Amino acid sequence: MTAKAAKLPKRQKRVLTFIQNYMQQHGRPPTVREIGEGAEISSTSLVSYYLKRLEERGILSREPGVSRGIRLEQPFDVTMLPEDNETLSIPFLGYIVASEPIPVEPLPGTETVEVNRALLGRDPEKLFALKVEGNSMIDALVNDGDLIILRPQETVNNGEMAAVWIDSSGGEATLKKVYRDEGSSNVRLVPANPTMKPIHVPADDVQIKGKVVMIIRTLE
Amino acid sequence: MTAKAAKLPKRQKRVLTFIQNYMQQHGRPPTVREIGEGAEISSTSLVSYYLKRLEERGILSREPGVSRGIRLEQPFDVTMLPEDNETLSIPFLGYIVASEPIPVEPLPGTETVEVNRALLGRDPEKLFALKVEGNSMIDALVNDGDLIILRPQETVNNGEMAAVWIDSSGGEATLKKVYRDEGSSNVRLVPANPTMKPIHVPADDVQIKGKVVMIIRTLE
DNA sequence: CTTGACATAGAACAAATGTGCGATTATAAT
DNA sequence: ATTATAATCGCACATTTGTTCTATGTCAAG
Repeated sequence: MTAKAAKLPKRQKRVLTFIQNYMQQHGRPPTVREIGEGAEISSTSLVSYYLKRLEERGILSREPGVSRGIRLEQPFDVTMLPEDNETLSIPFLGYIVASEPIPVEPLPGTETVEVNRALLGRDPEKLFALKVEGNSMIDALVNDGDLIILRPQETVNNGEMAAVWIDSSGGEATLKKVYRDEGSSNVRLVPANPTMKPIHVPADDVQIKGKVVMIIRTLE
Repeated sequence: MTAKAAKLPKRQKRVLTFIQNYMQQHGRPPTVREIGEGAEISSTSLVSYYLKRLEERGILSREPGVSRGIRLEQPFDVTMLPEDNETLSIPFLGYIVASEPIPVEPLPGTETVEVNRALLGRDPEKLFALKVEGNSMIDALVNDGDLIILRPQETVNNGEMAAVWIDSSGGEATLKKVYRDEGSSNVRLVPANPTMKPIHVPADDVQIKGKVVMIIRTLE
């Protein structure tokens, strides 16, 4: 909240709060009479008087003679978007292939993919997307062409799936559930497919590039 | 089952587009007269007529006798997204489990899931969604909890993945690539995992409930 | 104590806005 | 060809909404 609202008289503050709440709830500004009712101000001329004061402070602007002609200025604008249907542009960094390093840096002119925010967890703005090339991720129940969404993380909790680069043997990218067992210097990498066996790799040879948060497979 | 905006008459579409743009630009809904001016409709009663039609379709709602008493319903809320990133509400019909019939009919009060239109192919308004319960779809590279989007179809082209109900042995639901081999009365059902073997089933025992068009796996 | 600025309030009025009626035309069904 | 329904339109009217006028109260400065 900016300095503009600092030391706002009680009644003006009530008017402003009412307008903000009304905007959120109704998707439109209130009328002068609605403000009077909601902020307990007995006359329309007094509401007008307060709106004029708030306009002078730059908190809102008015269009004379227009119904509901009140507009909150930033940062008082209230977004009309229902939050759960917003999508997010996630940078698409390239392809994940078993034999090549996993891309983690965006380049100029990076493509993006749109994903519904409702399907994502916290810090969605840090996510990036990779597309799977080849059948090497089959043991993760991930197919050639699948889109995976990741959060850049160098560690994950036991049992979480990550994009992992294994240094030994010339380097290999894989998607697996990662476990650091107590008392062991190895990392256990477990395929998502419960019918397949885990592998054990020295912890020093393993680089976690990101945690997998979503997999999208389009078949058309 | 159709998406709400399918086959909207040209003038209603103009009205809707005008309202959306006006909301974005002004932060409030337009008046009936502003809609008339902006969408080139000559009378207020005709604008009212179109608003009534749009309300009947569930695209918007109105408050009688209130100035600017128009509210766009989801998924027609004003969005900053370019048009090809619009989302579509797809009816979520329930769960697909190996041992139970595949749901294909929507019930009253059906939930929906939002999916980006850009990720879908043709006729997106016919699609429905199911969630996978259990590990029985692992051979399709589909995990417990995955969301699958399907188009209701009773036949698919060779090699396309479908939700299939097999009548024999008391009934079984499965997700497999379907092949009708020439000169054979059997259907060949091929797992998506290329390391696993196909099964052959008499064609009469197989009911295709829908073609799989997308699989979404959320890991958080 | 006086004065001026600001705050408060009711009510009337003008303008904006939504609704409904009646009429005409277009389209689809029989 | 007839009939029913949908689409189109102008206009009058009712209601909502914003503005203005006038009056009164409060508070700070001189």
